[in-house]
Amino acid sequence: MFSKACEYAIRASTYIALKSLEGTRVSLKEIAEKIDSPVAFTAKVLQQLSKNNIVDSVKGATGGFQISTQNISNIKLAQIVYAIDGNNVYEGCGLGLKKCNANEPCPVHDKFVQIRADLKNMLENTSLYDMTIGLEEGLTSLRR
Amino acid sequence: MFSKACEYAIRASTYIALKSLEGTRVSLKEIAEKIDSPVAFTAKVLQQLSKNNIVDSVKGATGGFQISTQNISNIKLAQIVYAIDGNNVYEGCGLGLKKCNANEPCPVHDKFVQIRADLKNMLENTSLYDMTIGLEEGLTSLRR
DNA sequence: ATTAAATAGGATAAAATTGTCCTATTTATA
DNA sequence: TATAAATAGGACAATTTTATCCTATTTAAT
Repeated sequence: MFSKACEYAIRASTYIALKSLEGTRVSLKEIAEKIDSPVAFTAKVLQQLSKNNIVDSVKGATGGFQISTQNISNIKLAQIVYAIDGNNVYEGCGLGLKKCNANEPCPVHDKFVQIRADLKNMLENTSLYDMTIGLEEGLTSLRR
Repeated sequence: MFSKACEYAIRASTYIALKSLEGTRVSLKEIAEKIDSPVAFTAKVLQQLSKNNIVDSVKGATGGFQISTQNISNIKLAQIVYAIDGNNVYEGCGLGLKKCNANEPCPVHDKFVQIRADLKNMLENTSLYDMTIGLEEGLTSLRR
């Protein structure tokens, strides 16, 4: 459904949000460990997220990544997915047609529209804060 | 959502079904033209579909691909997707975790379960015959 | 000032997916 | 029987995605 890069992006952002709520900034190394992702590749993903103002990066010793409390509540998964994978998940035709819309639909257009709408709705209504609920108590996990 | 191979598989199967309903067998060349796909790559996909008994292939002059009337009604999109892309679409974790289930879920497990169930349900309830409805009259399209 | 720890980013490599090419085989038909 | 048209399938090539490596830059702390 999402690219690997996007999966890492969501998991990394969620972990950064979790630690930011505790008031601590986290390093790339720690993030990659905690979400079980390749370090250097995760660095690229975090660069993208930083450029898209989804995470804040601080350079230098004691630097790392963080997200403001306000943004933890405001940033939705949809923004992260869009920043990494673009709008293909939302708009692309299920059968790969370039031109597929209500006027000239593929045979499953209407059915895909519904499913994509549900997905979009979910992504637009799930904040990073929502993602962190349950993580502390170990009810949910970002690795394995 | 699906691989290119799977998109071609669904479009090709649908076109073959359409022509089989008219009582004619179709060649690889014609299929690729009508669904606007790369010929040689489509050949590989059709080989897979043939091995999985989704389409029947006939070798030699006047040969080609066809689907029995019975199978046009019975074969669902789910079988095609499974034959080409495996069960990842149905079972894979939305965030890419290898182990993600009700016991040890990722933060969006429940939400993804719902969306995937809807997708699965749609794929399991859409037959190739369903796919052909509207194609003849030009209400739907398999190319562009 | 030096050092060490951190992100930024360019270059490159590996892997997976997508796509092409060529030959073998099959089979209807002239 | 020879030919032409079709699928089967192996080998290879191109592209995209994923991943790694190395150097530059920034910055806190000694």
